[in-house]
Amino acid sequence: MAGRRAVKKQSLPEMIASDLRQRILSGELAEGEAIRQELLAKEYDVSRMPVREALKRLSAEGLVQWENNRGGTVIKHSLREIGEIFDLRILIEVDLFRRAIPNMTQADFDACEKLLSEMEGSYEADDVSQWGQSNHEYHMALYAAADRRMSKEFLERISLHSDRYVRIHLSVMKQRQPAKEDHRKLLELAAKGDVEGGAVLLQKHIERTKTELLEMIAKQRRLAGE
Amino acid sequence: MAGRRAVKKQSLPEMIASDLRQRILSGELAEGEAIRQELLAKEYDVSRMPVREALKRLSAEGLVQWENNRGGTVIKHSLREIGEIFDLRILIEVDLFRRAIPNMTQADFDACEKLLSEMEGSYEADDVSQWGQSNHEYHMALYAAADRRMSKEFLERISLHSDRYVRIHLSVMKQRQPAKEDHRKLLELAAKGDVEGGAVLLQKHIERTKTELLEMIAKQRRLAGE
DNA sequence: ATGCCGGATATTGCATCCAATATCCAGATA
DNA sequence: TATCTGGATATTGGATGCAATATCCGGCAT
Repeated sequence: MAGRRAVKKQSLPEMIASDLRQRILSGELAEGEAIRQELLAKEYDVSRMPVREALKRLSAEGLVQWENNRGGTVIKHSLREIGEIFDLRILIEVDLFRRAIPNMTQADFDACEKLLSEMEGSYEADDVSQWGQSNHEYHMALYAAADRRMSKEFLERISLHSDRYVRIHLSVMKQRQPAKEDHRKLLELAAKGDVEGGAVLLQKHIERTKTELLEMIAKQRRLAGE
Repeated sequence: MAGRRAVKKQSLPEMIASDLRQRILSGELAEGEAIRQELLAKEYDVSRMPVREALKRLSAEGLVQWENNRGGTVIKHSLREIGEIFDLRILIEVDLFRRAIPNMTQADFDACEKLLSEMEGSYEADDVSQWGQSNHEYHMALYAAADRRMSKEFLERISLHSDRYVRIHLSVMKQRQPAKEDHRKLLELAAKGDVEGGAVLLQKHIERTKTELLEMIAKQRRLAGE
């Protein structure tokens, strides 16, 4: 029986993968950058084996591109692919939201409300790194009541990629007034049990994020002369 | 420049992962079965390292469940989860089919037709292992024209799981007359450019497969006393 | 100058070995 | 009998070292 304070022990590859994931999402490891196993091994003060496993793991997640005998590089998506990622999010998130709304209890609303405040708090505090995290958690909280393990697992995978690009342009993304309003309205519609209204708004919300983000990335890449 | 006959060199972990994937899909490695690294290493005549990497890879794909210091077991999904897998397929496949139909050229129709014949051929030949493969390939061929790399990648991942359960009950699944007719009709609708009709039929087709398969798995598990 | 060759260097791939952890089982204890 | 304990065994985790492969770079021919 697992004690109440049992700490689930993580293996080295797990811990290293988590850390590298954050470093990629935060942009510390830039698009296209080559990843040297030996270097990371020294940074984490371990041998190359656990680093290798962590990298292979991230490669399976699609964050790292792997080439035999040449090692890994941080993945870079085309604008097309980034668009597709958002389209996949729409398909899955709207489905989850539809299923969640009829099941939501007060506890769910409270949890969403809490995250919403956090997010609104980070607007003022200008806490850039926190907002991205809160935004993702808020979206997932909206779907918690759907009770769909597999869908959420796949959504986590997909969101990993979209979040990465959102975070890069975070200072702009979080300013968007309509998006802020969407977030609150989504919760209101859910509270009213308005499945159709919620589905429509969520689709529009993600669609708008997609359009605005793609524009910014396109501009940035043009400036970088690509 | 890569020669026309260049064989892309695979690493040991890749080759082993492919082989193990087939062994799991074919049912040779059964649900819940523990996987011993040393044993596999001997079978493939390599050390445990490449086997380890292959298993971690399959674990990232969701075919193998990994527990620290205890190794891997072949994953077993609940009926709920299997249902979800089919629901995800519906979301993504219908979206892909909608996008593909307007783009399909004669070459696409020919490719689908070829796979359809293969599949129909395997009905008579009673080639069980071939049918599962052809069925999957046929579905993917229907969406080839959609030109959506990410979506197809995710679909491959999801289908991996549904195909596994379809294959277990293959001898029954491939007999189903309505499904056979669906396959041909899908192609006809696509040829007519009937996006709505195609989308509706595809959804029904997958939905029916889901229902029938879930019944069979439920019955089988009841018999196994679970 | 440009392109090609070959050796030096950097890096990854994998086998082997030892340490850490889990599992099994016989004997002790209540 | 049921449960606990500790040590023997099985199994995984990770460090090290060597082989295989890729990359870099200077000299040579054109």
